[in-house]
Amino acid sequence: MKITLKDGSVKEYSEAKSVFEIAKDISEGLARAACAGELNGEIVDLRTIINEDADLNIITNNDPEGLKVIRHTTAHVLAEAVKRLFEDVKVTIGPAIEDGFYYDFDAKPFSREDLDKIEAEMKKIIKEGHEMKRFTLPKDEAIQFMKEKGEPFKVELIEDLPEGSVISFYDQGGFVDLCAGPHLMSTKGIKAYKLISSSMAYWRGDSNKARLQRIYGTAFNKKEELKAHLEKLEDAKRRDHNKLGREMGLFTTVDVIGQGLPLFTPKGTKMIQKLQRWIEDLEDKEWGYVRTRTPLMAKSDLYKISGHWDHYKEGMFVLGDEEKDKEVFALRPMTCPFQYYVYKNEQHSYRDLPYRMGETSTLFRNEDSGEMHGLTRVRQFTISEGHLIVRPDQMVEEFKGCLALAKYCLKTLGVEEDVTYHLSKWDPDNREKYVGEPEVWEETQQHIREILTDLDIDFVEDVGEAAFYGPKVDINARNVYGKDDTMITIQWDALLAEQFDMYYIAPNGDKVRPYIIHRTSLGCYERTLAWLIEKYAGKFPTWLCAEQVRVLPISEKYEEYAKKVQKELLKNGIDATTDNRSEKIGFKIREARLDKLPYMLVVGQKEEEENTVSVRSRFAGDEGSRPLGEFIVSIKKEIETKEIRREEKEEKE
RNA sequence: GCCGAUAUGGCUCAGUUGGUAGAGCAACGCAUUCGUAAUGCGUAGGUCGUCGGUUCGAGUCCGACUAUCGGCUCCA
Repeated sequence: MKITLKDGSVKEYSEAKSVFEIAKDISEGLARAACAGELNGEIVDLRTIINEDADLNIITNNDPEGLKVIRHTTAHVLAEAVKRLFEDVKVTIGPAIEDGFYYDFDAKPFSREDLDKIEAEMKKIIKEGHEMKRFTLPKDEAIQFMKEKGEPFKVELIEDLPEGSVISFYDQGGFVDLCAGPHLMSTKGIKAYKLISSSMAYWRGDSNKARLQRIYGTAFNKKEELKAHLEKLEDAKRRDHNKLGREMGLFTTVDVIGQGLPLFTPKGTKMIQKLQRWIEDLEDKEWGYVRTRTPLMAKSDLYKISGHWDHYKEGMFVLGDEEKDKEVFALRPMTCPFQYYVYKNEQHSYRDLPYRMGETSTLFRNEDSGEMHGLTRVRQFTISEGHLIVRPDQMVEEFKGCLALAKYCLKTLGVEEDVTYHLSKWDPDNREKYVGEPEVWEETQQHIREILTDLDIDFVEDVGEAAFYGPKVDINARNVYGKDDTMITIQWDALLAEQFDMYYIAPNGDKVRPYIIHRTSLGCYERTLAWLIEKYAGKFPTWLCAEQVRVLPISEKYEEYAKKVQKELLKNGIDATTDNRSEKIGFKIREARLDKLPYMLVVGQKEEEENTVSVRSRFAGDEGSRPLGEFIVSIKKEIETKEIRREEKEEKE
C-alpha cells in the first residue's frame, strides 16, 4: 500500500499495516499522526481504508494542519478533565483557533486555581494514553445518544445538521465528543500544552442565549515551541501600549473624567502634534486638500437627514430630551454632513472637482462600557478626516489616490508590511442595517474590488462590515493581543450626496450628483499612537519622539555649555532638554536609555574647549565626538526625511 | 450592556484569623563635581478608588457605585 504524506513524500509498505504502525513510522516513533487522513479531498478515518491500496494524505504533526489537530485533541482532553472535576457541567464546542484552542462550557466561572487543577487532570488523561476512537451514527441515533448523555448543547448542534448526514464522534476511553475530527491517534500524543485564561462567552455568540464559560489554551508540537510561544506572549504584554504608554508618561486616565476619555500628557501631545502637522501639510501641499473647521455638535435635524438618527442613535451622545426640549443636540460621531455643507456653501462647476476637504476632526461615540480599551477604543478621538467630492468619471482615480496616500503614510511610519486590506461589504441578509438599493451595493463593491486588484493589493472580503451608507476599504493592523484594529478606512459613499442634495454644474448646465469618498489618511491619532507604541516598543523613530536629544553635562561645571548646546538645538527645531542634576554621567545615561531617547549628547571639558558634542545614540551606542554643527545637520536630515534608524546593537535593558 | 478579576504614597508591591499602614524605586534636601547604564546620607509623602453598612474598632467583612484589566457582544 502507498501512503502520500502532506509534504509530497511517499511511503510504500509491502504489507497491510495498522494505523498505529503507520502513524509511528511517519511521526518520529510517536503515535501522534492524526487518525484521519485526506482521501480524494475528503477527510476520512484511516481505519476505514487501512487495508486498501490507496493514495492517502496523512496529516502529521509537522504541518500547520497537524498543529490544529494537536490543539483540537487537547481541547477534547480539556473537556474530559472539566467533566471529571466539576459536577453538572455541560459541554458545547471546542475548536482550534489561531495560536491555540478554546472550549466553552455551561458551568460556573473558572478561577485560575481551577485552571491549574484542570491542567493537572489533563496531564493524567494524557498519561493514561487513550486511543481516540472514531465512530459514526445516523442523525436520529446521534441525537438520542447525546440526549442520553445529558448534553443539550450537543443535541442542538446535531439537530442543526442537514438530514441524512453522517455524524462522527470520538471516544477517548469513555469520554465521547461530537466531532468531525481529525484527531491525534491517542491522547498520549499531546506533549506541550497550557491553559491560558478563562472568560465568558455566549452560546453561538448570541447575547440572548446561554452564558458559557470559555477556557482558552494552547498546545504545540514540542515543549520548546510552547515555551517560545509563551515568551512571545510575555513580550507582547511588555509592548502593550496601554501599559507602556502609561509607563512612558504619554497618557493617563482619571476615573472622575470617565471611561474611554484618555488625557494626553505634554509628551504624548507632542507626538500627536507631530503626526498631525505632518498629515495636514502632506494632504494640503502634496495632495490638493483644502482644510475645514466645523462644529463638534449639531441639532438632531442634521442626523435625521444623514440617516444617523435612525441607524446610529444608540452610538451618539445626545444632549437634551426629545420629549421635553424644543431642540435636541448631539455630539458628532462623524464629520461627513458638516463638510458637505461646506461644499454646499457655494455652487461648484464640474471644473472645480475633485474638491478635497480635510479636517483634523474630533468625534464622539458612545461605546458600550465594556468596550473601552487604552487608546484603541475610546469615546472621544481625533481623526485625519476627509471627504472628496468628485465627478463620476474621476471616482476610480481619486479612490486610487486615497489608497496611495494611505500607503504612503503607512510606509513613512514603517508599518506598511504590518497591515491587511479588507473590502468591507454589506450583508444582503441583513438589509435593514443598510441604506440603498442592492444593485447599487453590488455595483459599488465590484468597483472597489477592481480598484484593489488593479493596484495589486492583496485583500480579503468581509460580509456585513460596510458602513450603513456604503462599502469601504479597511486597512487593519494587528495589536499585541493578536486582534485586528481598523487603522485606515476609505469609503465609497453613494448615498449621502442624494440625502443632502449636493450637485455640481455639468458642461451642459445640468445639475449633476457628485460621488463622494469618505476617507482617512492615517485614521485616528489615538489609535495610531497606540499602534506605534506597540510596533516600536516605545523606541520611536527620531522625528516622532517628544524628546529627541538630551544634553548630559559631565558635571555642573559644564552646565552653561550644555545650555548653549540645547539652545542651538532648539533653534534648529530639535526637541532637546538638558539633564543638569548633580548625578554621575553613568546615571544620566541610564535614565535617558530607560526613557528610550534616540540621542544623548555628553558634554564636558573636552567638548566645551573644542565646541563639540559626544554623541551616544540608541542605535549605535557611543558614536564618538563631533562638531555640534555637524551633529545638527545629520539629525535634521534624519528628522526631515523621517528616517527610521535601525538599532545596530541591542543594549541591555 | 454581559461575565470574571483587580483597586494600598508618583511607580512596583507587602500588609497574617478585623486592633489606628510598610518596603524598594522615584521626588525633595545636603554632601559629592564625577567621562558613557544605578555616589552617599537624610527628609517628606497615604482620610488604603468612592459612598454606605456590620463592629467597641474596618486596608482587612458585607452592599452599591466608579475606574482599570481579561473576555463576550458591538464597532459609522
